[in-house]
Amino acid sequence: MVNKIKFERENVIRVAGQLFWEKGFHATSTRDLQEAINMRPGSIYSAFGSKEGLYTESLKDYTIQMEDQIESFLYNSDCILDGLHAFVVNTIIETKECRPSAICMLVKANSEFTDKDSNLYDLSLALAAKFENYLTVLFEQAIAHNEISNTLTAIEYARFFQVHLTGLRGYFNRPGVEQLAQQMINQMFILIKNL
Amino acid sequence: MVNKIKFERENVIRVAGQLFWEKGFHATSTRDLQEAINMRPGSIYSAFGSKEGLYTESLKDYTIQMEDQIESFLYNSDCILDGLHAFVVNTIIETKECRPSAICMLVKANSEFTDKDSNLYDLSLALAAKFENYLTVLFEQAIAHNEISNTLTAIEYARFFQVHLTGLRGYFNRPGVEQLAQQMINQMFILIKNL
DNA sequence: TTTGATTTTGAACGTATGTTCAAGTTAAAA
DNA sequence: TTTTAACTTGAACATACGTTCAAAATCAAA
Repeated sequence: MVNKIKFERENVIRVAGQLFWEKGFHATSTRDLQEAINMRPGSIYSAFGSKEGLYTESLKDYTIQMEDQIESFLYNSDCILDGLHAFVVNTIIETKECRPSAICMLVKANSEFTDKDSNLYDLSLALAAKFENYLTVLFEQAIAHNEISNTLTAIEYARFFQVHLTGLRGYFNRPGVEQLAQQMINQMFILIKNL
Repeated sequence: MVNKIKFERENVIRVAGQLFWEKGFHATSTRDLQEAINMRPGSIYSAFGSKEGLYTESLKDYTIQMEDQIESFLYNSDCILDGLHAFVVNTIIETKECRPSAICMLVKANSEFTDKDSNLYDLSLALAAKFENYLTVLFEQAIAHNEISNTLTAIEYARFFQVHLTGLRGYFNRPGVEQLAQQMINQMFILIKNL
């Protein structure tokens, strides 16, 4: 190698992702990005090909981060549902001051793109499916450990979880309703355990 | 009056709203709008002041339409929960081929705007609060008619309804999962009746 | 038929956008 | 020290954007 790449690719993707997550793809300009990640157009385009390329990497990274976060909460919990509960509380309540948006970046993506923006639309669907698979495996384990009944299949639990979490994250994407969140999250997990 | 306005204001707002609902505010250009509503820039700007002005009217109109639609389902149902059930089925399943998006335009707005776009951000919050009040009145009636228990207050039912519906509309904003929708909607209303 | 306030038209404006590329810089290898 | 391939820079490009405005068209009233 003749000259080392100066920027740290992972970190750049993460910072860009924060901007994209907050403002959305269309409302984020390449000049916003240049400033946020401290790179000039030529470097960005040689590294990522396009604004869309950088967004793609950011959205993939977001999904991985979210799964990593769940893994970390599971590691520190006695059972799967407690881990998921801690994750949800963290996502909705504890990160309130330090996140770009309460709403999941995947959900924002799925909301922003139509099948006209086909690449990004397809990507958002594929990553959502991947995340649902990930959750399904967790609920398979929860059923196997008798944490929840087998009235529903694992994938049905996963869907219920996703629907409810997405709804809550959307609902709490506004100021001044903090104290409601805790009880609505508790209600969510009471429901899951009684489905 | 010296010269009548040629366009029909309500219809223009509705058509513009369909475009905004599908593509979002930032991804809809004024030239897209010109073509969709068949008006030239000067007319649009004299009638609505700006792209933001037209969007504002469209989002207000969307909220009214949604409430009108619920009213119509309530009128044709024997009780409030059956009316809401019919509304949800219609929203998620029956209008599949003829709507700009499965996702509520209010939710899309709340997802798209940050407090930097302050006017539209505030508007989306205000309309969401208005809609929650509307739902709360309905659930007050449902409690009074003993359709549901008074374990929760009316506003808590309204919140649960909104969270669940938003989650479902997001979940079914993709192709090929039609037959799941019916059973998840049924589950939603079973839960409401047993809260 | 003429008037005149109002609405419609569409060319044009200034700016912001995504992207390109020639020139400059870097540092490992020769 | 020189070479050289890789990386970075930032001015510049073409286009798309939201918006304006002078001119043309419209039609109820005089």
